[in-house]
Amino acid sequence: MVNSEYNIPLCESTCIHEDVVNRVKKNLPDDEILSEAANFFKVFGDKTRIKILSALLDSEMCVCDIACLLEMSQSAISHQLRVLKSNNLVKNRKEGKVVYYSLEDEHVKAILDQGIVHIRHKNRGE
Amino acid sequence: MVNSEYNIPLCESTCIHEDVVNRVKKNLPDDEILSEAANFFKVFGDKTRIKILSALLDSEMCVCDIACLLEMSQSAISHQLRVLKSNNLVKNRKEGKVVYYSLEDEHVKAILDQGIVHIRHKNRGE
DNA sequence: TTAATATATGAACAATTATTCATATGTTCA
DNA sequence: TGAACATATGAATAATTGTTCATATATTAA
Repeated sequence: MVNSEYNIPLCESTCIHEDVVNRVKKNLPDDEILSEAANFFKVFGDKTRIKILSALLDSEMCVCDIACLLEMSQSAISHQLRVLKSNNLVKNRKEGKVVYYSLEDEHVKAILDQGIVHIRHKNRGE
Repeated sequence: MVNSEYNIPLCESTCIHEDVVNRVKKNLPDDEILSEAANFFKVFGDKTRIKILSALLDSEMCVCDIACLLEMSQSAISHQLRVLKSNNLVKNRKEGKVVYYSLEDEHVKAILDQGIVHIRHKNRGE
């Protein structure tokens, strides 16, 4: 097991296929990109947020209407909208006291749909 | 605020636009589906798992090689592979002591790609 | 200006999840 | 059979994340 010090990670466990590990390592996207991708998916990985996004797929809504729809507190919804907004999944516009949220773009819809398609596909297979 | 007891949720906060809430409520996919979708995305919402999936995009790998590649413990990887497998994102085959993991299907690749595209798109916009 | 209302937010708490540690299982080879 | 090795797994711990609670900000209307 020749681990030349600079390009191969030292690892607790033995690498069985050093060649494979090296090749894959070379092709793997930047750590930074993969982290961002994980964080991006994480935003979709919450029931409350998925529900909010699904609702906004239908029409823009204000905070208290979303709270009403999901039977959750205004505060909880507001916190989650913040997460969605800071990840560029929703945008908002203010009209007096009322803040209306809507989906940022069609891309969000595409991803949501893909998730739902996968579920349906999986459920059919069982 | 006329909340007829049976088709409108009682909610802490006032609904400003009852009509919108009702319409959206009608169109919203089943709670069950949305939960499953959230759980599905949750699986992608972890750096370690995203890295494993990205690696497997390149070629099938055994557990210890993945551990080596990610510089993580064999146990941590094994636990995460279990999560991926129980969500039908990877499959495995056994060859003697060694267990090789690979992506379950092309669908996984499509979703991963979509995440990366979104990141790139977002980063370009900033 | 004051009261009422819609939303936002910090901090505490509750819940969930990832990793570690110790060890079990199953396979190969001597 | 026993030693070595690859992987799996239960339980404990560490880390992260969602919700609540109290309260702040901002707007409207009286």
